[in-house]
Amino acid sequence: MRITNYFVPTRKEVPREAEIPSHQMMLRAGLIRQHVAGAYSILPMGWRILKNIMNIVREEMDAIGCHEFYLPAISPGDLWQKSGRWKTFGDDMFKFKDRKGREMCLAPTHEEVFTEIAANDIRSYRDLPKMWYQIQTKFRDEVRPRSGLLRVRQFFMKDAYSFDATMEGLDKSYSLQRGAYLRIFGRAGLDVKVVKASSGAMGGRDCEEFMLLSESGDDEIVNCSSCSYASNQEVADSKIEKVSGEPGELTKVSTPGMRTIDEVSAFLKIKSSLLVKSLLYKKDDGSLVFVLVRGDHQVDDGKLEAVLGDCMPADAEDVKKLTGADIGYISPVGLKDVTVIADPSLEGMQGLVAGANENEFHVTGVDMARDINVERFTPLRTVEAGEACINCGAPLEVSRAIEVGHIFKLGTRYTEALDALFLDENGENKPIIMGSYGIGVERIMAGAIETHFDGTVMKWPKEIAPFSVQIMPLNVSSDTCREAAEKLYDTLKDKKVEVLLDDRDERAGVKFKDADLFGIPVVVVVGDRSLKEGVIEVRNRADESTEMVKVEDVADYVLKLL
RNA sequence: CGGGGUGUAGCGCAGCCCGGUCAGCGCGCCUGCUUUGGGAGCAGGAUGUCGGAGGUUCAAAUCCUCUCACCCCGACCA
Repeated sequence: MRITNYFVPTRKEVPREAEIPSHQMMLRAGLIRQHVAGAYSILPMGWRILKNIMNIVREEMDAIGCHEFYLPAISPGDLWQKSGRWKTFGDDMFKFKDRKGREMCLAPTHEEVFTEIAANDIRSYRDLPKMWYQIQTKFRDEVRPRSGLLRVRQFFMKDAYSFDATMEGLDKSYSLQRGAYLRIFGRAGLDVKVVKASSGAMGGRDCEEFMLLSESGDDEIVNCSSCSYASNQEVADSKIEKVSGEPGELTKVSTPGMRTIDEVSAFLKIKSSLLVKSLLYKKDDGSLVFVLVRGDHQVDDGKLEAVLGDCMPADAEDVKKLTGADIGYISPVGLKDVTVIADPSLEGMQGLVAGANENEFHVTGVDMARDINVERFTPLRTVEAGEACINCGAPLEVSRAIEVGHIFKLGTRYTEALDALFLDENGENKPIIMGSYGIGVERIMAGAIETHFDGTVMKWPKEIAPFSVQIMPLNVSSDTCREAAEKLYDTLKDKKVEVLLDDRDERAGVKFKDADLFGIPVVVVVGDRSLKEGVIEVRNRADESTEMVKVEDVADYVLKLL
């Protein structure tokens, strides 16, 4: 490819809207352009990268016997009504009516559609197992698109689905997919961690996420510094030393103006870990739930949602109506008919301090078992770095990460809803057991940049690099320089090497700077200075090593590097 | 949706507080000459409804009201 004939609009300056490295780099290197929030054009060089990623995905899917489909992006509303997701996806789905007034949507994922195919054409256990996938555009009207290609409203997803007759079959399909995922991310140059996660809107039981550690990610993962424990914060747990106070009677104490944990603990001169943090949440159905964690802990929204479903902090009015007091003085102590869930760190504790449900007062001597009727103890607190691993006790690490893949053991949630049944060996009708497996294609590209770009220089992993070799004649006005470059270009092209020739009439500096952005693994610098010595400079991007190679040997030398 | 920020030439920005030679700078772009190993030099040139709509005023990029878009922080997810 000749740059003069190509379209790679590079920028010297960082566009105002881009904050994270991958977003800045993609705009500067001319890989993408934005149109509205969360929708980007992929320019030719960016498209080459994405296609490379898709090719890896296809090879690895095909290799495990997973077969490629292509499903429509538009989908009828009633299909989603049947699965219940018309409501649960809600405004995250782009919905519209066709000319006849029928409810339609742009599919945000394809469980329903693939399941419908299975429902219609899979009859017998003899038809199972099956694994199907597609690489297709997904549409999600994200509340807040952001971070370049990391969170967008239209993106490529590789979504795969497995259909099995038995749970053992599902386990097998799942582990085939899991293995393929690890190979895909490895080939794309991403060092991912596999973590336990919450299945959220997808439903089903077990699921794991493939996480790329990066400050630009908006997930938080917890992993053990010693054993293999790794989990998304939203389902993470840790071993915590229990703290109990002196057992005693419930005693009302005056705490004028002391609303926060810090204020109360300072005023009463007790450790904040002996306070009960009582928060009132309102669920989607309007019911109120007390959520309790230790005073020195934070409630984790992800965990809360995994337990309660969609919920919000109750407003001041609800709080007052239920407890008779204002926020800062409430707790479930002495209240009847309230639902309470609590973090395990509070289980069995005594001598605690909680709100008295009367303004300006707290109670001391609280005994969890005696004074509070807890419906369920379940991890609700945010795990902090340094806490002890739940498995081995070693210190935990907490890091930001980008979710690049997510795999689910769905079970029969969709197949039951959509009547995807099969006849087993005994002639019995049973729902097919399903798994679903997603990869964000653009996120692999963005993720690769996040890990292989230092703000100036990009180093694409070989398998996804837009080109294998870049040839850089430093001065195209010089016949010797231009001709040497052209000759090498033709030779490499004949050998089917993907090569980019920077044949622009630009100064060397401009070309070097752009080459740093392009990040092509091998850069051949052709200049009169070295040609005089009969050599050409070959740079290996991976380690920034350079070699002066005799003109007649350059082509072979480059081929060996690939 | 709540909180914060930004909209002025293709890109990056100054000007706004304190209305009036404020339509400006750098880069890029076009023409010519020179230059050619890390974002060249000289000379000349083109480009703006100052995000939009109302209003205040003799006068608005500048003050007021409304609105739109984009970005960042939170709830959602590949």
